[in-house]
Amino acid sequence: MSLRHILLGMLTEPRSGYDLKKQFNRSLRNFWNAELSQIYPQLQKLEKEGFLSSKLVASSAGPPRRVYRQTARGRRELQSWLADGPRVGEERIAYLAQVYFLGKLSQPDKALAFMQELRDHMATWLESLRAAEAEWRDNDPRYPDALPDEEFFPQLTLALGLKKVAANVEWCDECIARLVARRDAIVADAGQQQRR
Amino acid sequence: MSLRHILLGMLTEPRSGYDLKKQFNRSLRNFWNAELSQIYPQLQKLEKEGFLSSKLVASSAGPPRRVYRQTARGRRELQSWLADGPRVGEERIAYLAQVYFLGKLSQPDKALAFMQELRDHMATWLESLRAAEAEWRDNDPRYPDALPDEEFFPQLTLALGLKKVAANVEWCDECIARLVARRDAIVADAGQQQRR
DNA sequence: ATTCACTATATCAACATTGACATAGCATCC
DNA sequence: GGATGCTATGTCAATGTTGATATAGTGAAT
Repeated sequence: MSLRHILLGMLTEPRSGYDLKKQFNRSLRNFWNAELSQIYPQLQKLEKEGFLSSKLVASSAGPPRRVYRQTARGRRELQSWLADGPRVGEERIAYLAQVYFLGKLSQPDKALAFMQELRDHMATWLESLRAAEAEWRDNDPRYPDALPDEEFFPQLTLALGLKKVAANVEWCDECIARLVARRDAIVADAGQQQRR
Repeated sequence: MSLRHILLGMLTEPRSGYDLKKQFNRSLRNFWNAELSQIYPQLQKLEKEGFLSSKLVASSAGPPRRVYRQTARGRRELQSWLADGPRVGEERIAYLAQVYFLGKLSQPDKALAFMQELRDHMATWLESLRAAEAEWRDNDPRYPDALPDEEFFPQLTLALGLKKVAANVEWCDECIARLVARRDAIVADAGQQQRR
């Protein structure tokens, strides 16, 4: 499990659970998501284990914020996660599992509709990544290669996101074209059958 | 949750838990993995819920096989999972989470080593995908567009796998180059500092 | 004989995750 | 005054997942 290490990584700067959720939505979303109902208990657990410390801070709006930060032990734990090397082969992409089984649909047209819906999602996602990049570029002259480490490495993940999501859109288009060609081939075939 | 639906999808043909694990290792691995310790209990549960039926079949080697297959109810459940539309935004890519935090490493050279190790993984993976595709192409003249549905849709996921993993290798190379340039810039900077 | 590799099933405790629910302050608009 | 929306924290039961462990048969090599 990676969530504990992700939280540890985010908490080199002090943040509340709510702050962390916002960061998931903003930038980590592209490769990981976590709900508040996961974040709060996990933070409590990490504190009990001595990887985090917390204090209550009055909030300008709403109840007081519990702000966490990494302890020395937490820092060591994070280092060892990174030193273990890349965790490859644990990917989970639910929509690809769905595509894999699209041939089992009773109504074949639904497969085409599915791929079109997927294409829309991907195109929207790509747009939002491009907008995020443009905004970052416009607001920081150091973008991308003179950024400090804490922003340089997140930028690398954004760069891959752009590549991958663009590849997804391309692929969806190809799939749709191939599906249409197959459908037309079946229709033509049926026509031939009739003419006999 | 997707595992139950993935198993349901695989069980339009009768298979044992062990068979299913082999199929995960062979082709689903690229977007989902499951251990035997997940598969066996999940199959039992799906049977209890009426989505699967099973029977014992003598095995040529080892203990008797418990072979499962979809019931009519299981087929309907699979349809409704696919009809719900693509599940986007649930991706999990642990190695990207690691890259995101690579700037927190105490020894910056380790980030470069990490990216090089990641590149090696991705290059190996790409090779294995290319080999899988070549073998498929050589052994089935219908490859890729005349394949029957049960193989055509898995082929689509293979096609995306090839694109994505290739994009990953490219990206790793770019990251490595950018990291080397940063390191050199820091060294040059330190030299300037000294000369003053 | 025994070790290894593979087939094959299964359980268990610990841990992680989901989705629904509960609470509450502050600000703004109608 | 009431509705809406945002900040903010949390619990809970149900479910899913991991990693270790146990069992057992076959076949081939050492």
